[in-house]
Amino acid sequence: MDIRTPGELGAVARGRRRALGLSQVKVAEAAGVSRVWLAEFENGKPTVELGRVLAVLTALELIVDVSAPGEAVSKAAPELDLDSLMEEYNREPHDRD
Amino acid sequence: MDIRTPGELGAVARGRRRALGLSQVKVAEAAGVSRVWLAEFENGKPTVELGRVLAVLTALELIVDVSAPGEAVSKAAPELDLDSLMEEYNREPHDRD
DNA sequence: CGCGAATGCCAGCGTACGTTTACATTCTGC
DNA sequence: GCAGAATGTAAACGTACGCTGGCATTCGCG
Repeated sequence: MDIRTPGELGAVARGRRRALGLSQVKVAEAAGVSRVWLAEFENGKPTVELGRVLAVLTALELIVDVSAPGEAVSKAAPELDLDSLMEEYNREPHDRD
Repeated sequence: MDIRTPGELGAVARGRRRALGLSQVKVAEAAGVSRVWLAEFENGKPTVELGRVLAVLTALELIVDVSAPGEAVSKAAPELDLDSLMEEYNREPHDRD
């Protein structure tokens, strides 16, 4: 999912956490943030600090990808051409809208 | 490119800005942030606020994508073992700390 | 070279972020 | 319906984020 606002990112993090069956307390401890902060982040607070956000996303094993329009996503290896990448991509069960 | 640290994100933003031939002043004005802040962000300051970060990325027409690995694909080097975390979570009687 | 733009960096200041603690509310399972 | 966890909020407080202004340094081009 492409992210445009803090609210969207928080929603994705919350969905991922719930999908993993984890509580805010567990994730907060794992990511090194307070439970209050995590709740605010999940609720879309725009002023949360980037480092903590990435810490939480990493703890949730969420992959953040940034690219310009028309660029490949998640270029694992420079030698890998986009066609193979897309084949692999389409082969995976990408549920979770 | 997949992002794991504020430094990486700042580097991507800087590269994109350069690719677009824009100065820090122009991008800062477009995104509604100060030039000092933009410089710090590009240099990997971890405490920058998420909302401003997304504003800059949007101004640079950078697409942020967040997704979870489909299955238990190659877990590169997760900083947190979620399996054992969930085990511990389900096993523990959840005592108050 | 030399000039100007671009960027890095410092000081000072107002403001609010993040933390802990506490309580209220919602959501579970029994 | 109840007990308990899970989550939402709020107050109080230390800290530093982000802003403006200024100046130093580097970069780019004539």
